Amino acid sequence: MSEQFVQVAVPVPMRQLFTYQVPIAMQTPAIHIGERVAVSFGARQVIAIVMAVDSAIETTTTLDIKKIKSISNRLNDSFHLSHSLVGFLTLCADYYHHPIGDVFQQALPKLLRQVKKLDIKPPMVWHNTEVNLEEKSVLKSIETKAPKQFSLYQLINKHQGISWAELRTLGYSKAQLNVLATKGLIAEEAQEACQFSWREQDLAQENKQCLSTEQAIIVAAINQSLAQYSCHLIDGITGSGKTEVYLQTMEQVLANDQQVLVIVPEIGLTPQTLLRFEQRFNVPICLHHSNLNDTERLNTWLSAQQNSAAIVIGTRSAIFSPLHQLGMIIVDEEHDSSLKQQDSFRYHGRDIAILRAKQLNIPIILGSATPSFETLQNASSGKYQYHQLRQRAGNSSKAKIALIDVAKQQMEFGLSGMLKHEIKQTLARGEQVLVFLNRRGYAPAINCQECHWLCECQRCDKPYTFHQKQQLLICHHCGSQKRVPKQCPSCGSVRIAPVGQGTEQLEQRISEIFPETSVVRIDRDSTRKKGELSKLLQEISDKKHQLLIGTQMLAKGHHFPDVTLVAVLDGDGALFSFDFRASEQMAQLLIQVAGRAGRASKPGKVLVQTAYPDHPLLQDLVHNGYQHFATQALVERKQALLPPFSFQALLRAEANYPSYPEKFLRSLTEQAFANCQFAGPVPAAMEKKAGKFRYHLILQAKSRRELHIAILQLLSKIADNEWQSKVRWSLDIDPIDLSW
DNA sequence: AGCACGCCGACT
DNA sequence: GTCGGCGTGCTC
Repeated sequence: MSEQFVQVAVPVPMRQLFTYQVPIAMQTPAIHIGERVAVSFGARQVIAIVMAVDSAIETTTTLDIKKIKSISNRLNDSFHLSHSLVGFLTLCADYYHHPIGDVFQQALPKLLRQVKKLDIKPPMVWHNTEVNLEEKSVLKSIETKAPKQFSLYQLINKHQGISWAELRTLGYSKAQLNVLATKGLIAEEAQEACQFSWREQDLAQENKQCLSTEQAIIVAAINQSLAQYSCHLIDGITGSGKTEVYLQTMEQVLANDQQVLVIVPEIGLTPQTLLRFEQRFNVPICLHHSNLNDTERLNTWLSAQQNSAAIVIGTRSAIFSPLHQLGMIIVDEEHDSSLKQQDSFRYHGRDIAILRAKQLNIPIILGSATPSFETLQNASSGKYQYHQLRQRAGNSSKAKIALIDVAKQQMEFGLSGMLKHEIKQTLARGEQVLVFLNRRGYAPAINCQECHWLCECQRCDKPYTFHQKQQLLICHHCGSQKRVPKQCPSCGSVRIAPVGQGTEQLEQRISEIFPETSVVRIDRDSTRKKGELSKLLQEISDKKHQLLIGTQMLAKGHHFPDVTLVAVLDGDGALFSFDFRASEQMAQLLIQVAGRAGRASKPGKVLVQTAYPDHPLLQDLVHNGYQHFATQALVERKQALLPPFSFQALLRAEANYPSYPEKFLRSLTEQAFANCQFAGPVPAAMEKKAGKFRYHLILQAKSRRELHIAILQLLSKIADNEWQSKVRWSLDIDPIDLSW
């Protein structure tokens, strides 16, 4: 035995590894890359990941040998990371120029980052019991008297070993489970950890849908390329049967005893989607989303690693699941901005899913009705295989989008006369109406009627939003709260009034206009309570409400078959934005909304209120559709050399002093970088936020490689910059929201 | 990111 | 005289 050293990734935002010595007693069994070790780092104990093992330390010559500590402990549990996962996370850290330790911290479940010892209990799952005669009659009575309980029983019966996390996502409660358990119909037991292996009967043939010609062609094309990396874009309008294509391609992968990873946007995992998967495959499915607790997350991780999960469905961070036999990745709604993390490690779930697929040499499918411009460009350049689904099942026509010119209309509380008329007619037919207003609260500002003083947040220099129910002023940028002033601090007048309209006010006004109608509001404020959103959605599908008011949150994922009229009150927000991506996002929103309205027998209609009905962007979208709009917009992007025809990185800096961020960024631009251009430094769209002053610097290059090299140069420059320690800075590769 | 160290203002 | 505010600097 001789001296042995390891290089480890430590959970701190530092772009380097740290060297520790391995005590002789800990050298057997051999220490491996990917192992978790406890080390003392500064004044505390942390969990680190072994990244390299050396028998000598000549690689770290500059390091004072006396400084090297020994590792405290090897965590000899089964949670070591595979070579493949370590490689992938390293790739991610390099791609995003993000501190490796922080990447690991985000990728690992919380319980695996804690020093305290894990006590691992096998996950509990539900199954049905043998029923005796008496219980059979109980079951009969449930069937008629408690249909929800009966459907729960049937589900468990069909899908033995289903977890509480799945049942909860499908809308069942603990109480319902307890009732069935007390009646002796079902029971909970520890899941036996066995490797998933495909059996013929795991496929529910009876639930398979007949493929249309276009669907069949896509399934065949993907099935042909299962053995190696290939990226497929399925550009399919809502209702065109993307999910069926996913399911039928998954079938082949599962039959090879390989696992499938499905990435969905934050609120994209609806009960209906999960149910489709459950009903098709009788295989273990694990969920990975924000509603899981720490233990459930660990269970998903372990099931993925031990190969006992066949399918993992989750939000962007599910891409870090240690799937051991991963055979295919699906990214649904690939255009959705919630796939990009907007703080600390700013990765894009879709982009690193592609990295992962390349690394593992497996196929990946991207699906969307409104593909992002990046993806469309990659498809048309031949990097991705492009598949189109143009037919809607059941021959239903898609929703029509029409514009309402607000300049020519009499307006009442933000509703034009024409829109009011349309709403009235739709309600009279017994159908539902959805009204979008992307502004929560009662009013976006309050001011003094006499001197026009505006009540602003001192920390952000932005108006406070008035929330009537709470009788509070809330800053939507930093969250600070304030009582409503009785008097104007500037002139002493008591005539202080709300300006503009938010969803809270709209709900009130619209109830006055349509007093006979049940109105429901869905935004972050009305759904704060846990389970409230699914409760309201259920009420909507039960037709308890006819008028739905909501923010963008309603546009994503949820289907409203009985909504036949969708109104967008303020369609102008994106038309004159300085952000070149705003029009892309607006187009996606409108098309997504249109897709959610109506169904085969009842086509929907989308009405967009605008002050600029002749705007070419709106005209193009309304008359020629998303595809044409995107093609045109891509031509413009190409001419302007904007992404996807160039590659960007955004360096953000903030500090408590107004001048520091700008000075820091400016000092970095003094010397030009080869093949890379700077824009800025410019003040952030919100220069002051939560008391901090913020500046941006944009780097742009013609190729990703050139950008990468420039960032490496930039980082080394930052390392010995005099302002570096006086500001807080962060890097965003492929930024999508330039305003933060 | 933590955490310690250090140097200035209001407390028993 | 001490408690604690957060600016600065370091972590193998």
